Amino acid sequence: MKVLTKNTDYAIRALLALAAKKGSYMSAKSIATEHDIPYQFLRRLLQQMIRHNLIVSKEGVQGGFMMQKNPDEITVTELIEIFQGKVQVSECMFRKQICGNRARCVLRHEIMRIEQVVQSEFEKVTIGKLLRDLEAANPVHQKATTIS
Amino acid sequence: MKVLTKNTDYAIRALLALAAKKGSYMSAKSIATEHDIPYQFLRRLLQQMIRHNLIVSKEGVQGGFMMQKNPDEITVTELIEIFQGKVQVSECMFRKQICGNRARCVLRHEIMRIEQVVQSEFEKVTIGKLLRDLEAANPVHQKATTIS
DNA sequence: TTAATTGATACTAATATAGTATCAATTAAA
DNA sequence: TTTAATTGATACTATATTAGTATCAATTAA
Repeated sequence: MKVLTKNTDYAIRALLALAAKKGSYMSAKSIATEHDIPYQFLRRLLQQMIRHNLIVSKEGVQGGFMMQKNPDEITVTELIEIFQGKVQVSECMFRKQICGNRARCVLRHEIMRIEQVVQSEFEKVTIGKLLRDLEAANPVHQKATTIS
Repeated sequence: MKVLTKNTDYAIRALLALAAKKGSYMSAKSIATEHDIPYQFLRRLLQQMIRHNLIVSKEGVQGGFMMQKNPDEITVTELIEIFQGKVQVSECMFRKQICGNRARCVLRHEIMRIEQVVQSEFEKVTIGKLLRDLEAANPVHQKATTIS
Protein backbone atom coordinates (compact mmCIF):
# COMPACT_ATOMS: atom_id res chain seq x y z
CA MET A 1 0.00 0.00 0.00
CA LYS A 2 1.66 3.08 -1.28
CA VAL A 3 0.47 6.28 0.34
CA LEU A 4 2.09 8.76 -2.03
CA THR A 5 2.44 8.15 -5.76
CA LYS A 6 5.18 9.71 -7.87
CA ASN A 7 2.74 12.40 -8.94
CA THR A 8 2.35 13.67 -5.42
CA ASP A 9 5.94 13.05 -4.46
CA TYR A 10 7.29 15.02 -7.41
CA ALA A 11 4.74 17.77 -6.92
CA ILE A 12 5.81 18.25 -3.31
CA ARG A 13 9.44 18.43 -4.31
CA ALA A 14 8.69 20.93 -7.07
CA LEU A 15 6.72 23.09 -4.68
CA LEU A 16 9.53 23.02 -2.16
CA ALA A 17 11.87 24.25 -4.88
CA LEU A 18 9.50 27.04 -5.85
CA ALA A 19 8.76 27.98 -2.26
CA ALA A 20 12.49 28.33 -1.61
CA LYS A 21 12.75 30.73 -4.55
CA LYS A 22 9.56 32.59 -3.82
CA GLY A 23 9.16 35.80 -5.79
CA SER A 24 11.22 34.69 -8.78
CA TYR A 25 10.51 32.38 -11.68
CA MET A 26 12.11 29.00 -11.99
CA SER A 27 11.92 26.96 -15.18
CA ALA A 28 10.60 23.45 -15.40
CA LYS A 29 13.92 22.42 -16.82
CA SER A 30 15.90 23.55 -13.81
CA ILE A 31 13.44 22.05 -11.35
CA ALA A 32 13.62 18.80 -13.25
CA THR A 33 17.39 18.60 -13.36
CA GLU A 34 18.00 19.86 -9.83
CA HIS A 35 15.46 17.52 -8.30
CA ASP A 36 15.79 14.57 -10.59
CA ILE A 37 12.23 14.59 -11.87
CA PRO A 38 11.37 13.48 -15.43
CA TYR A 39 10.99 16.72 -17.36
CA GLN A 40 7.80 16.13 -19.34
CA PHE A 41 6.16 14.45 -16.40
CA LEU A 42 6.94 17.43 -14.24
CA ARG A 43 5.54 19.85 -16.78
CA ARG A 44 2.20 18.14 -16.62
CA LEU A 45 2.18 18.31 -12.85
CA LEU A 46 3.03 22.01 -12.97
CA GLN A 47 0.12 22.62 -15.34
CA GLN A 48 -2.21 20.93 -12.92
CA MET A 49 -0.94 23.03 -10.07
CA ILE A 50 -1.54 26.18 -12.11
CA ARG A 51 -5.13 25.12 -12.62
CA HIS A 52 -5.47 24.72 -8.87
CA ASN A 53 -3.95 28.17 -8.32
CA LEU A 54 -1.00 26.93 -6.33
CA ILE A 55 1.50 28.44 -8.75
CA VAL A 56 1.65 30.81 -11.72
CA SER A 57 3.72 30.74 -14.89
CA LYS A 58 5.36 33.04 -17.42
CA GLU A 59 5.97 31.93 -20.98
CA GLY A 60 9.01 32.55 -23.14
CA VAL A 61 12.70 33.11 -22.51
CA GLN A 62 13.34 33.74 -18.81
CA GLY A 63 9.93 32.31 -18.15
CA GLY A 64 9.09 29.68 -15.61
CA PHE A 65 6.93 29.00 -12.61
CA MET A 66 6.47 30.87 -9.38
CA MET A 67 4.70 30.20 -6.10
CA GLN A 68 1.31 31.79 -5.78
CA LYS A 69 -0.49 30.30 -2.81
CA ASN A 70 0.97 30.73 0.64
CA PRO A 71 3.10 27.62 1.29
CA ASP A 72 1.69 27.38 4.80
CA GLU A 73 -1.71 26.93 3.28
CA ILE A 74 -0.74 24.14 0.91
CA THR A 75 -1.33 20.87 2.73
CA VAL A 76 -0.24 17.42 1.69
CA THR A 77 -3.92 16.47 1.86
CA GLU A 78 -4.64 19.01 -0.86
CA LEU A 79 -1.89 17.61 -3.05
CA ILE A 80 -3.05 14.04 -2.52
CA GLU A 81 -6.52 15.12 -3.54
CA ILE A 82 -5.25 16.78 -6.70
CA PHE A 83 -3.03 13.93 -7.81
CA GLN A 84 -4.55 10.83 -6.29
CA GLY A 85 -8.13 11.78 -5.70
CA LYS A 86 -9.89 12.31 -2.41
CA VAL A 87 -8.90 9.96 0.37
CA GLN A 88 -11.55 7.29 0.51
CA VAL A 89 -11.90 3.96 2.10
CA SER A 90 -13.43 1.81 -0.57
CA GLU A 91 -15.39 2.36 -3.72
CA CYS A 92 -18.55 1.89 -1.78
CA MET A 93 -18.39 5.52 -0.80
CA PHE A 94 -18.29 6.79 -4.33
CA ARG A 95 -21.52 5.32 -5.43
CA LYS A 96 -23.66 7.44 -3.20
CA GLN A 97 -25.97 4.69 -2.16
CA ILE A 98 -26.52 2.97 1.12
CA CYS A 99 -24.74 -0.26 0.51
CA GLY A 100 -26.84 -3.35 1.04
CA ASN A 101 -24.18 -5.25 2.83
CA ARG A 102 -24.32 -4.61 6.52
CA ALA A 103 -20.87 -6.01 7.22
CA ARG A 104 -19.42 -3.55 4.82
CA CYS A 105 -21.25 -0.70 6.46
CA VAL A 106 -19.92 -1.58 9.89
CA LEU A 107 -16.48 -1.67 8.38
CA ARG A 108 -17.16 1.59 6.68
CA HIS A 109 -17.96 3.25 9.93
CA GLU A 110 -14.59 2.28 11.36
CA ILE A 111 -12.88 3.26 8.23
CA MET A 112 -14.45 6.67 7.97
CA ARG A 113 -13.10 7.33 11.40
CA ILE A 114 -9.63 6.32 10.28
CA GLU A 115 -10.02 8.34 7.13
CA GLN A 116 -10.59 11.39 9.29
CA VAL A 117 -7.47 10.66 11.29
CA VAL A 118 -5.34 10.21 8.21
CA GLN A 119 -6.69 13.31 6.59
CA SER A 120 -6.14 15.49 9.61
CA GLU A 121 -2.59 14.20 10.01
CA PHE A 122 -1.75 15.02 6.42
CA GLU A 123 -3.35 18.39 6.87
CA LYS A 124 -0.83 19.29 9.53
CA VAL A 125 1.94 18.90 6.98
CA THR A 126 2.20 21.94 4.74
CA ILE A 127 4.77 22.95 2.15
CA GLY A 128 5.71 25.82 4.44
CA LYS A 129 6.40 23.47 7.33
CA LEU A 130 8.41 21.10 5.17
CA LEU A 131 10.46 23.98 3.84
CA ARG A 132 11.31 25.16 7.33
CA ASP A 133 12.25 21.62 8.36
CA LEU A 134 14.38 21.42 5.27
CA GLU A 135 16.18 24.68 5.99
CA ALA A 136 16.74 23.71 9.59
CA ALA A 137 18.28 20.42 8.48
CA ASN A 138 20.40 22.09 5.84
CA PRO A 139 21.57 25.53 7.01
CA VAL A 140 24.17 25.76 4.23
CA HIS A 141 23.03 28.72 2.21
CA GLN A 142 22.14 31.27 4.87
CA LYS A 143 19.32 33.45 3.71
CA ALA A 144 20.56 36.88 2.56
CA THR A 145 18.07 38.70 4.71
CA THR A 146 16.99 41.69 2.64
CA ILE A 147 19.08 44.92 2.29
CA SER A 148 20.44 43.89 -1.12
CA MET B 1 -6.63 7.50 -3.09
CA LYS B 2 -8.28 4.24 -2.22
CA VAL B 3 -7.36 2.85 1.16
CA LEU B 4 -8.82 -0.63 0.79
CA THR B 5 -8.82 -2.58 -2.45
CA LYS B 6 -11.40 -5.24 -3.28
CA ASN B 7 -8.94 -7.88 -2.15
CA THR B 8 -8.90 -6.57 1.38
CA ASP B 9 -12.53 -5.62 1.39
CA TYR B 10 -13.65 -9.09 0.30
CA ALA B 11 -11.22 -10.76 2.68
CA ILE B 12 -12.64 -8.85 5.62
CA ARG B 13 -16.15 -9.78 4.69
CA ALA B 14 -15.23 -13.43 4.27
CA LEU B 15 -13.52 -13.47 7.64
CA LEU B 16 -16.55 -11.90 9.27
CA ALA B 17 -18.66 -14.69 7.80
CA LEU B 18 -16.29 -17.36 9.08
CA ALA B 19 -15.91 -15.72 12.46
CA ALA B 20 -19.68 -15.71 12.87
CA LYS B 21 -19.74 -19.45 12.17
CA LYS B 22 -16.69 -20.27 14.18
CA GLY B 23 -16.17 -23.97 14.79
CA SER B 24 -17.92 -25.12 11.64
CA TYR B 25 -16.91 -25.22 8.01
CA MET B 26 -18.39 -22.89 5.45
CA SER B 27 -17.89 -23.39 1.73
CA ALA B 28 -16.44 -20.79 -0.58
CA LYS B 29 -19.61 -21.06 -2.59
CA SER B 30 -21.88 -20.06 0.26
CA ILE B 31 -19.60 -17.24 1.36
CA ALA B 32 -19.54 -15.98 -2.21
CA THR B 33 -23.28 -16.05 -2.72
CA GLU B 34 -24.23 -14.77 0.72
CA HIS B 35 -21.79 -11.90 0.59
CA ASP B 36 -21.84 -11.11 -3.09
CA ILE B 37 -18.19 -11.82 -3.76
CA PRO B 38 -16.98 -13.23 -7.12
CA TYR B 39 -16.51 -16.94 -6.45
CA GLN B 40 -13.14 -17.64 -8.06
CA PHE B 41 -11.72 -14.40 -6.79
CA LEU B 42 -12.77 -15.31 -3.29
CA ARG B 43 -11.20 -18.75 -3.55
CA ARG B 44 -7.85 -17.20 -4.25
CA LEU B 45 -8.18 -14.90 -1.27
CA LEU B 46 -9.09 -17.84 0.96
CA GLN B 47 -6.01 -19.72 -0.21
CA GLN B 48 -3.86 -16.77 0.72
CA MET B 49 -5.43 -16.59 4.13
CA ILE B 50 -4.73 -20.28 4.68
CA ARG B 51 -1.07 -19.66 3.91
CA HIS B 52 -1.06 -16.95 6.53
CA ASN B 53 -2.70 -19.27 9.03
CA LEU B 54 -5.77 -17.16 9.49
CA ILE B 55 -8.10 -19.97 8.44
CA VAL B 56 -8.04 -23.69 7.69
CA SER B 57 -9.83 -25.76 5.08
CA LYS B 58 -11.28 -29.21 4.52
CA GLU B 59 -11.56 -30.68 1.05
CA GLY B 60 -14.40 -32.66 -0.45
CA VAL B 61 -18.13 -32.81 0.09
CA GLN B 62 -19.13 -30.96 3.26
CA GLY B 63 -15.76 -29.31 3.12
CA GLY B 64 -15.08 -25.62 3.39
CA PHE B 65 -13.19 -23.09 5.42
CA MET B 66 -13.06 -22.42 9.12
CA MET B 67 -11.58 -19.72 11.32
CA GLN B 68 -8.26 -20.60 12.88
CA LYS B 69 -6.71 -17.49 14.32
CA ASN B 70 -8.47 -15.64 17.09
CA PRO B 71 -10.58 -12.94 15.40
CA ASP B 72 -9.49 -10.44 18.04
CA GLU B 73 -5.95 -10.94 16.86
CA ILE B 74 -6.64 -10.37 13.19
CA THR B 75 -6.13 -6.69 12.51
CA VAL B 76 -7.04 -4.75 9.41
CA THR B 77 -3.37 -3.78 9.24
CA GLU B 78 -2.47 -7.44 8.87
CA LEU B 79 -4.98 -7.89 6.07
CA ILE B 80 -3.79 -4.79 4.27
CA GLU B 81 -0.26 -6.13 4.48
CA ILE B 82 -1.29 -9.48 3.04
CA PHE B 83 -3.33 -8.11 0.18
CA GLN B 84 -1.88 -4.68 -0.54
CA GLY B 85 1.62 -4.89 0.82
CA LYS B 86 3.06 -3.16 3.84
CA VAL B 87 1.88 0.37 4.37
CA GLN B 88 4.59 2.62 3.03
CA VAL B 89 4.88 6.21 2.15
CA SER B 90 6.71 6.20 -1.13
CA GLU B 91 8.91 3.78 -3.00
CA CYS B 92 11.91 5.48 -1.54
CA MET B 93 11.56 3.31 1.51
CA PHE B 94 11.72 0.08 -0.40
CA ARG B 95 15.09 0.59 -1.91
CA LYS B 96 16.98 0.43 1.32
CA GLN B 97 19.27 3.29 0.59
CA ILE B 98 19.54 6.70 2.07
CA CYS B 99 17.94 8.71 -0.62
CA GLY B 100 20.13 11.48 -1.97
CA ASN B 101 17.40 14.01 -2.09
CA ARG B 102 17.21 15.91 1.13
CA ALA B 103 13.79 17.38 0.43
CA ARG B 104 12.45 13.91 0.05
CA CYS B 105 14.03 12.82 3.29
CA VAL B 106 12.47 15.66 5.22
CA LEU B 107 9.18 14.69 3.72
CA ARG B 108 9.86 11.10 4.59
CA HIS B 109 10.32 11.96 8.20
CA GLU B 110 6.91 13.55 8.37
CA ILE B 111 5.43 10.75 6.46
CA MET B 112 6.88 8.01 8.60
CA ARG B 113 5.22 9.67 11.52
CA ILE B 114 1.91 9.64 9.69
CA GLU B 115 2.49 6.08 8.62
CA GLN B 116 2.74 5.14 12.28
CA VAL B 117 -0.50 6.88 13.06
CA VAL B 118 -2.33 5.19 10.21
CA GLN B 119 -0.96 1.81 11.08
CA SER B 120 -1.86 2.07 14.73
CA GLU B 121 -5.37 3.17 13.87
CA PHE B 122 -5.89 0.20 11.60
CA GLU B 123 -4.44 -2.03 14.26
CA LYS B 124 -7.23 -1.12 16.61
CA VAL B 125 -9.73 -2.56 14.18
CA THR B 126 -9.86 -6.34 14.42
CA ILE B 127 -12.19 -8.87 12.89
CA GLY B 128 -13.43 -9.62 16.40
CA LYS B 129 -14.32 -5.99 17.02
CA LEU B 130 -16.04 -5.65 13.68
CA LEU B 131 -18.05 -8.79 14.35
CA ARG B 132 -19.24 -7.48 17.69
CA ASP B 133 -20.17 -4.15 16.11
CA LEU B 134 -22.00 -6.07 13.45
CA GLU B 135 -23.95 -8.17 15.94
CA ALA B 136 -24.80 -5.12 18.01
CA ALA B 137 -26.15 -3.38 14.93
CA ASN B 138 -28.09 -6.43 13.82
CA PRO B 139 -29.42 -8.32 16.86
CA VAL B 140 -31.76 -10.41 14.69
CA HIS B 141 -30.49 -13.93 15.20
CA GLN B 142 -29.91 -14.13 18.92
CA LYS B 143 -27.04 -16.42 19.75
CA ALA B 144 -28.20 -19.78 21.11
CA THR B 145 -25.95 -19.60 24.13
CA THR B 146 -24.69 -23.16 24.65
CA ILE B 147 -26.64 -25.96 26.46
CA SER B 148 -27.69 -27.59 23.16
C1' DT C 1 15.03 36.74 -35.79
C1' DT C 2 16.10 33.18 -32.67
C1' DA C 3 16.29 30.28 -28.81
C1' DA C 4 14.22 29.27 -24.46
C1' DT C 5 10.44 28.68 -22.57
C1' DT C 6 5.24 27.34 -21.39
C1' DG C 7 0.42 25.41 -23.19
C1' DA C 8 -1.85 21.66 -24.76
C1' DT C 9 -2.41 17.16 -25.88
C1' DA C 10 -1.63 12.62 -27.56
C1' DC C 11 0.87 8.55 -27.07
C1' DT C 12 3.34 4.35 -24.98
C1' DA C 13 4.88 1.19 -21.34
C1' DA C 14 4.69 -0.95 -17.07
C1' DT C 15 2.29 -2.38 -13.13
C1' DA C 16 -1.64 -3.26 -10.19
C1' DT C 17 -6.30 -4.53 -9.69
C1' DA C 18 -10.25 -7.26 -10.77
C1' DG C 19 -12.17 -11.10 -12.47
C1' DT C 20 -12.58 -15.83 -15.11
C1' DA C 21 -11.51 -20.61 -16.38
C1' DT C 22 -9.69 -25.16 -15.97
C1' DC C 23 -8.39 -29.42 -14.15
C1' DA C 24 -6.59 -32.45 -10.64
C1' DA C 25 -7.20 -34.23 -5.85
C1' DT C 26 -10.11 -35.24 -2.04
C1' DT C 27 -14.07 -36.90 0.45
C1' DA C 28 -18.98 -37.50 2.26
C1' DA C 29 -22.80 -39.65 0.90
C1' DA C 30 -25.92 -42.18 -2.26
C1' DT D 1 -17.91 -47.94 -5.49
C1' DT D 2 -19.46 -44.34 -8.00
C1' DT D 3 -20.80 -39.59 -7.91
C1' DA D 4 -21.12 -34.88 -6.82
C1' DA D 5 -19.38 -31.27 -4.00
C1' DT D 6 -15.76 -29.43 -2.64
C1' DT D 7 -10.68 -27.41 -2.18
C1' DG D 8 -5.67 -26.94 -4.41
C1' DA D 9 -3.19 -25.00 -7.84
C1' DT D 10 -2.45 -22.29 -11.57
C1' DA D 11 -2.99 -19.95 -15.88
C1' DC D 12 -5.44 -16.61 -18.32
C1' DT D 13 -7.96 -12.11 -19.66
C1' DA D 14 -9.57 -7.40 -19.01
C1' DT D 15 -9.41 -2.95 -17.13
C1' DA D 16 -7.50 0.84 -14.61
C1' DT D 17 -3.83 3.29 -12.71
C1' DT D 18 0.69 4.93 -12.66
C1' DA D 19 4.75 6.40 -14.92
C1' DG D 20 6.95 8.28 -18.52
C1' DT D 21 7.75 10.20 -23.55
C1' DA D 22 6.94 12.99 -27.67
C1' DT D 23 5.25 16.68 -30.45
C1' DC D 24 3.97 21.07 -31.95
C1' DA D 25 2.03 25.63 -31.40
C1' DA D 26 2.34 30.09 -28.83
C1' DT D 27 4.96 33.39 -26.33
C1' DT D 28 8.77 36.37 -25.17
C1' DA D 29 13.53 38.16 -23.74
C1' DA D 30 17.65 38.95 -25.80
